[in-house]
Amino acid sequence: MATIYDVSVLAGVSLATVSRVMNNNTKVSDKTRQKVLDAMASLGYRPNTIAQSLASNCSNSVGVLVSQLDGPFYGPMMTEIETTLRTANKHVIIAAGHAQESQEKDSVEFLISRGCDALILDVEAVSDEYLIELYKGKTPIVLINRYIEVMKDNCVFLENERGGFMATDYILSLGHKDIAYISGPMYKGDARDRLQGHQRALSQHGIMFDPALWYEGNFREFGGEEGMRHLLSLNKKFTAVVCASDQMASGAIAACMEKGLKVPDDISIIGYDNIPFPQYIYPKLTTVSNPINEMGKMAALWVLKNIYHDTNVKVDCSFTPKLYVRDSAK
Amino acid sequence: MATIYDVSVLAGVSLATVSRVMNNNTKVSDKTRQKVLDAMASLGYRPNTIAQSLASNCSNSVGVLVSQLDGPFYGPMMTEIETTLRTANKHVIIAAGHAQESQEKDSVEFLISRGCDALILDVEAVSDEYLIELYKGKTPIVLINRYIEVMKDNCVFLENERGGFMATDYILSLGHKDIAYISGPMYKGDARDRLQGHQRALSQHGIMFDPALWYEGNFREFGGEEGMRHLLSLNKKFTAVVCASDQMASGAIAACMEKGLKVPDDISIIGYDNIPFPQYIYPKLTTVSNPINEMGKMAALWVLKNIYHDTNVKVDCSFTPKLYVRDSAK
DNA sequence: CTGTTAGCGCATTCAG
DNA sequence: CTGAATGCGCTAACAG
Repeated sequence: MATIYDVSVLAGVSLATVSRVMNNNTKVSDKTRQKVLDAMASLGYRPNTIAQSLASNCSNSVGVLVSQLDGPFYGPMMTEIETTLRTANKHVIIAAGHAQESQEKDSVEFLISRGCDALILDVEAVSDEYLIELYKGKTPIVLINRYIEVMKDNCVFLENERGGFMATDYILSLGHKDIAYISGPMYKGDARDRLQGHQRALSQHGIMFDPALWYEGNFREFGGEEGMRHLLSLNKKFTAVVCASDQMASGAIAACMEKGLKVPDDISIIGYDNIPFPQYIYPKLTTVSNPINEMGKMAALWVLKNIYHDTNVKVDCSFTPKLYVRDSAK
Repeated sequence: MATIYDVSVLAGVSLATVSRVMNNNTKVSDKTRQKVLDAMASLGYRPNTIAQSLASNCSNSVGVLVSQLDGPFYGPMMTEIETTLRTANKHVIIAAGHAQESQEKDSVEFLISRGCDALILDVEAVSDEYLIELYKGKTPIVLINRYIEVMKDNCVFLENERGGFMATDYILSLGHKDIAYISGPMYKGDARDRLQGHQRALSQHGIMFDPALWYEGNFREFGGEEGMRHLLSLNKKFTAVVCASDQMASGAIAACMEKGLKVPDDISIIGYDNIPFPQYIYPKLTTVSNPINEMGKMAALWVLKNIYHDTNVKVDCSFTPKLYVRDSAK
């Protein structure tokens, strides 16, 4: 592999000059520039990014930590992050935290020691305090899907309470009065916020929230299935179920089918997230959007702007959910 | 950030000794080792991996190139790759090729210039010749989901023809005679292989393959929907549809629902891939497995064994599909 | 077993 | 505008 030195020899210039044309910061005369370019071309020269990083103290790589790489959720987000960062010639180094505190911390350490210029974090197990500490550290971080007041400029988030409200509000507008709720796990902020929105919608319509009709799920299909079975076993009346995720809604629908209940004829169901797949579930899922992909993109843009000083970029870090009316509620 | 030098001073030893305890290759006396360890701890020392890479000419990072990061397909694969490599303290750098030749090539260049010690590639747009050229190059590569004879030791693949055979064979065993087929795009090897397996099963049962009952899809939901609509518009008799992917099968089921056709009562459908989601689709999808996650893991193990010389690992690169009988065919 | 000495490939002063 | 010199933090001979 040719080095900058080989190029300089072939071009008959100094090392520094070659470096200059690569980074075209300083002025180089067109003539010498061309000589260097020619030399690089004829040698098939490609800069050694490792050496660049060491010398410049900038790795051009950003670490991305998510809970999981699979599932309908993080894929689209990763796609946007990768695409956005790559057009700016930055590398994406990934790590998965698997929603476990120790693994999330390990991963952060890992990414920092890797010399990432910044970290994009979508973490759930780790405490606010830990993140604030990190925030004060040397490696800049952006949070996706999490809002912490003292570092709000580094947060990209969805207005979950509002989305929770919208979902239930829509169900109420359909005339339902007895509404069950399958939430995410309460240790997660977004699950709490969505539930809160649900409750606000209820009370705004003068309806009391009935804790018996609330099942704490896990955001996954299976949680929805379990939740629905549980609710059905209660022998309490309800005509609609609001689910805090599409995956749980899918599971809930499956559980209904299993019991011979028709959706939406016998029971209405609404999801949350608007992930791609449930559009192909029967019936098509009515839901509220969680534009996770756009949030990923925004986080990447944030990094481009604040770390790599790309001035052509503007970032707006608060996202508003949107209602998607399809066939699973009536 | 403390450097190896700071540690050496505090521990009262030389640079080299510190380096030795880090990489514990050469013998170091327990006493000095402990001194160094203490010094590292009290300084909160963390090695600069960039510098390590430059000096050792080993980046400890492996590049992973897939078509897409989202979808039900690559997520599980990435998860396994990341998990496997990370336990060995290797970094995963990702890139997406989006099934386009130029982007796939760009990504490969990108990953190579990043100094990856090896590349794991799941590419589709690029030619065999290109890959063989790459194979001869300096950076080792492993192929997932692709078999090229001359570099077969670097391939991790599924026996797609066999899976195609299994799916159709099962449908035939159910008594179906008139069977439609929605394939993947013919420029993809796995699509061709699956179709070939389908045809072999047919002919083995003395049934002629009817090209009119074949629709060339795109492996995605929408392709399945389109395909089913097309087949239905033909006014030709068929009682079962074999789909070359679960996503297309999902789309096909949706199209049936739309026309008021019941699956499996009016029409049987079988998929391919055994992705997680369709288990929650109604009816649950009968399918043939494509253990993409295991293949990802195997590719990672291959790298560990062949590049990082981990001897505790054994790799077996050929995977056999398996039939999963559920509810969508009878 | 441990210390000394060169680089790895490049960016970046500082002169000229 | 260009060249020479220095160092990023670490590994890897080579001595001792």
